[in-house]
Amino acid sequence: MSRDVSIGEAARASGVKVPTIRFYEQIGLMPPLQRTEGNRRLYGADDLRRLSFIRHARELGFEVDAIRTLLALQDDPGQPCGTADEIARARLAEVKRRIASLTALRKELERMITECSHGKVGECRVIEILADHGECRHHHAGATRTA
Amino acid sequence: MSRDVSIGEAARASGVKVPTIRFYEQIGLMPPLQRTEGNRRLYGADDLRRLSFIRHARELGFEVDAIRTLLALQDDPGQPCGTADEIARARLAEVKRRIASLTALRKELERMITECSHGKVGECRVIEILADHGECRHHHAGATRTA
DNA sequence: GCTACATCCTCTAGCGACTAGAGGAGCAAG
DNA sequence: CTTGCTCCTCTAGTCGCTAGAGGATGTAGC
Repeated sequence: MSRDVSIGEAARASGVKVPTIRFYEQIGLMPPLQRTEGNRRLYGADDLRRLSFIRHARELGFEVDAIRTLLALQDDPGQPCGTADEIARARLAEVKRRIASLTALRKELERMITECSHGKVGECRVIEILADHGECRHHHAGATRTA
Repeated sequence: MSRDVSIGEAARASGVKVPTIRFYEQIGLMPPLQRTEGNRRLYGADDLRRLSFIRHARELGFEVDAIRTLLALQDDPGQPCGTADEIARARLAEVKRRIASLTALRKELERMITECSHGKVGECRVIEILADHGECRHHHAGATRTA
C-alpha cells in the first residue's frame, strides 16, 4: 500500500504536472495537505484519487468551478445526482456547439486553401477571402474559444 | 465616400468593439492612426478594410501573430503566397485536430449521461467514470484549448 | 453661453488555467 | 562534504481580450 508519496510521485501517478498540482491546491481544488517535517507535501491514496478525478474532468473540458461542484458531490454520495447530470449535459451541449462551429471553420479554410493557386499574394484567395467577408459562407459563429 | 470616421463608427462598421480596436492598435495590428485636434482617432477606408480583415481572420481562429504575418503579406502583393497558404494549412490542421478531439469528448460525455440512472451520487455513472479513468475510452487527447 | 449627455481618451487590472523562473532549503548518494 | 536532484514559496507571464477609473471633448437643446 504505497501511502504518502511526494508531489513528484503524485505527478507521475496522476499525469498532472507538479506546478499544476500546487496550483490546484492554491485554488482549493485539492485540500491543504499533510506535510513532512521538512515542509514537503505528502499525498495519500485519497489525494491521488482526487487528483486523477480532476485530471480526467479537465481532459473532458469541465471548468474548475464545475469540477469543484462535482468533487463536492463525490464527497457526499447520498445526494441525488441531478446536478452532476446537469453539469455533464451542459458540457455536452458546449462540445456540440464547438464541433458545429469548428466544422464550419474547416469548410471555410478548405475552400480558401483549395482555391489558392499558389501564385503571388496579389491574387491569393487566402488573402482575398480574409479581406472580403462578403465572399465567405461563414457568418460570425461567435464562441471561438476554450475546449 | 464616408472617409475618416470615429472609432465608434469604425466599431459599428467592422463589428469589432471599441476597446478591442484600441487594443489592436496597442499590439501593433493596426497602425498608429491619424488624430483630430482633440486627439481622437480617425479611421479611413484602408483602416476599415484592415479592421475587417483582422476580424475575419480572428473569426477563423488565426492567432494574432499569424494575422500580423498575413497583413504584412497583404501589404506586399508581389510576394509569393506560399506563406499565407502555409498559415492557412496549419490552421486547418489544428481545426481538424480539435474536431477529432472534441468528437471523442462528445462520445465520452454521451456515454456518461446515458448511463446515468438519475439516482444518488453514490451510484452515479457520471461521477464514477470521472473517478476511474480506466473505465473510459478517452486517453489524454492533449490540446484541449483554444479555437 | 450653459447644461446634459454621449463619446472619446489613457491607464491599470482582471479573466481562466496554467506555465516559467527566481532564489533558496532539504535530502540521499558517493 | 559536495554534487545534484527534488522540493519550497513567490512573482510574473501567457493569450486575447474585457472592465473600470478618472478625465477630456464634442454635440444638441435651451
